[in-house]
Amino acid sequence: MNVVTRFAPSPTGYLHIGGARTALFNWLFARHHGGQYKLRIEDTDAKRSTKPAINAIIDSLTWLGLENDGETIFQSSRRNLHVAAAEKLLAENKAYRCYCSSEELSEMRTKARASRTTNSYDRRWRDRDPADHPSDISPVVRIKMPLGGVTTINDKVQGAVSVNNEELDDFILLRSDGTPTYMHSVVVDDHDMEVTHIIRGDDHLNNAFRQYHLYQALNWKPPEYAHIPLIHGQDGQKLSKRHGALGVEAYKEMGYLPEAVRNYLLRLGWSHKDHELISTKNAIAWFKLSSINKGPSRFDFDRLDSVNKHYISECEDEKLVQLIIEFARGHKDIDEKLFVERLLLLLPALKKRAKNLKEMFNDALFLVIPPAYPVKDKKAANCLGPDSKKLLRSLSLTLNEIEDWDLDRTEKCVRSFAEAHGVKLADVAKPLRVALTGSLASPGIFEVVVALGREEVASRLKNVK
RNA sequence: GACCCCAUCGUCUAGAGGCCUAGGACACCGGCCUUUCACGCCGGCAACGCGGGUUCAAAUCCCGCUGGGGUCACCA
Repeated sequence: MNVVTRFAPSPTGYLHIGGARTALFNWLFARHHGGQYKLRIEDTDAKRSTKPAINAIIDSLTWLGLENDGETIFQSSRRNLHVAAAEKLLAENKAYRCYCSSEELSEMRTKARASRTTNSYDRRWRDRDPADHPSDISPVVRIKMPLGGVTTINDKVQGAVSVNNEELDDFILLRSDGTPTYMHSVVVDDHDMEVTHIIRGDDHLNNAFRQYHLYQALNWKPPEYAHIPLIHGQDGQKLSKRHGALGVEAYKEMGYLPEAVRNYLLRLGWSHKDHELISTKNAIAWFKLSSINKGPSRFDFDRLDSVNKHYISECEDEKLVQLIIEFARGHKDIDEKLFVERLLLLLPALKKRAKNLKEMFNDALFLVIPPAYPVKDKKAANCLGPDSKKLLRSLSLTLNEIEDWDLDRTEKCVRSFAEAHGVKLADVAKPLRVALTGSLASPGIFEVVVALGREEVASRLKNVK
């Protein structure tokens, strides 16, 4: 099967998580069929489209690893083609000029609501003689939709969906200033781009019927449609900033890995048996439109975290370190070289505990920023009583005698030290942890000791206050 | 309001009439491990929205209700 899909965001803001999933599904479907995945920026609305938004969207897509095939197409550059298509319909009497004022239209809308119908425009210019048009109004161009009958779309996700044609209004193709509307441009562009499958949010399901008839009028073959359910917030309401409707770049900043975001998004509304952690290779091999659920799903950060944890644990150390030190930018007091050096040593221990890169960064910060005294956390500060300090001073001397500074020897050294002093390991480990990290919660104490190095440990023990 | 869509544990989901005493994952709770927080391991709680059909048999098919969502722009 020859497959061409597209993702067509409008650049009025960042790429939100729902859009990212739509892009992912389009990308996956194209890859699965060895087809093409294209990107089209729907910047028809010059007033609301912005350059920064375009860049943000493309950056996010790149970060997610969803590279498009071929050139990115800008809808605005195709304006003359849209206009030409509308004029063709006008010439064929499949479209007409409508001279209604905005007052008339809003009046019709109010009336329609009151009379319990969907269709608000009453088609008053459809068959009226264009000769008696008012001179002070520049017309819009509207399509002539069928007046009776039923339209059925066999949606790949939703199944057969039918609507009475009387519900469909004569929508606008060209605005009064001559610019094409979205409803019109999409059809022309999708046709010219030879798009075979339109996969998009089901907020477009109703539009599909209108677009379908535009294809008919233009004598073009309509594409296959797949309307995927929307993503809701954790409370089941529409996604808002509070629960996940952030730009994709916000997820990057929170420390999520792109492969984790992709995996999480993939499993939101789509599944393959009981598989949860799915490699890109398998995702491509397994992706089917028929496996997409019909109902909306909720965004769940706990779930994202757990997926992210997995990909962090799988990530190569060198790569991880590079990603983590990005969070160090802006911290002037961090010696990056030293940080990387120590981070690499601590990474195995760090990997086990963090949900995201930012957390890893924060957990590792003590590597280059020694504890500040007095220690803020009360419980931690309490671990540095007179007895403990004495113990630490003594420990410092013992540690210094170690020949090879590695995990095994430092552990043995501390353990036998505790034994020799007749105290529990915890009685030594706790103060040591606070002295080295400034906190009661840290990676394993021996990992910490090794990562900091002999000199730094000695220095921090000396500086305990 | 009209039209369209949807409905399995708290959440994401498996389930295509008998394999369902409804499976997995996340979260949650308990235990083990333990130098802290974690990780890991073991165990637990927890769902077919309701009412009618169809059928020998229904989470699965049909109808109604209820609930949720979407769309009704010279936005996309």
